[in-house]
Amino acid sequence: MNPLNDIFEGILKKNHLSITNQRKQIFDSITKLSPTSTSTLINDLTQIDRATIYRTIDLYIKLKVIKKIYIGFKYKLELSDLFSSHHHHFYCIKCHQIIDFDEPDDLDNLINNLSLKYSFKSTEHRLEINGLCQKCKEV
Amino acid sequence: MNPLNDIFEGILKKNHLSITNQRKQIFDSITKLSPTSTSTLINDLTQIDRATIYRTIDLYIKLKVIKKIYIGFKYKLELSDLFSSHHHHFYCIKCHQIIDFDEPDDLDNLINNLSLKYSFKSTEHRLEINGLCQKCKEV
DNA sequence: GTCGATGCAAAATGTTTGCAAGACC
DNA sequence: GGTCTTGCAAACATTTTGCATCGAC
Repeated sequence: MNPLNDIFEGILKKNHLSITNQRKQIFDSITKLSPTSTSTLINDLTQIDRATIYRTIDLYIKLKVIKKIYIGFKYKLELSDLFSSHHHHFYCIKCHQIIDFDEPDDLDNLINNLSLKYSFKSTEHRLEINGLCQKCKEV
Repeated sequence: MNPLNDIFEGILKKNHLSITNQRKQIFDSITKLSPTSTSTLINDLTQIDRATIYRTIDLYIKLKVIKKIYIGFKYKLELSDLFSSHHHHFYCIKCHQIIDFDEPDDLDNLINNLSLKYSFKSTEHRLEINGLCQKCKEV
């Protein structure tokens, strides 16, 4: 019924991994709270042992169900591009709000040019912008 | 004699902070190893207490002597733009090499366009690219 | 029933704090 | 000499591990 859940369970099945209650609950929490942190998950899912939460997060990162992003001065966890469109983050240094923005059209060109200039092959990139959001910049 | 040291000591003086041996050694280590990690500093500077290293790193970040960057899956510490030109990082996922690249000319425009579109004011940004370096992509 | 996943407990690692002693200006 | 800085020790937080038990398939 839920398309995100279908993708998620499909990934587990494809890798011959069990669909357990704990794994479902952790996935659901990340979906609801994304982006969130490990400690938030530990605090919210008190019925699940922390060791399980750490192990599951590692697993999800390996399976590319989620990814780590760097916002402000902390890591957060969010669903991978398999579940939502490729985007980046603006972080308001005053109110700590996070605004997602779509991949800019010209970023691809920019990275291609860099790849040529520096002879590397890009497989992944992150653009993180900090500053003041609309409300905070007016004050 | 050393221009980086002059800038560094100038910042401490301007803020009425002592220029201690520990602070000099920690600054020197970061300069040599940049980008480096807290644990590397703790292991290298065995004569300095870890508490001092943590406190000094916090201080340097507040003073904008250094900044935290996010490479691969870890934080690293490197000298701020006061000591070297504004740049970003390419990280080779195979050999773990880090290649610095200068701020691309068109990135500024790209961020200005985003600022208009999303009504935020950017004060800082990071572009991190992962992939394969010249050598590793050939294999 | 089998094998992988979880919980528990403990250890390892990383970070912060209070306070007395020491170093800088 | 006064004040800021450091070291030490302990506390606190975060993450990892081994192993016995439990649950998914």
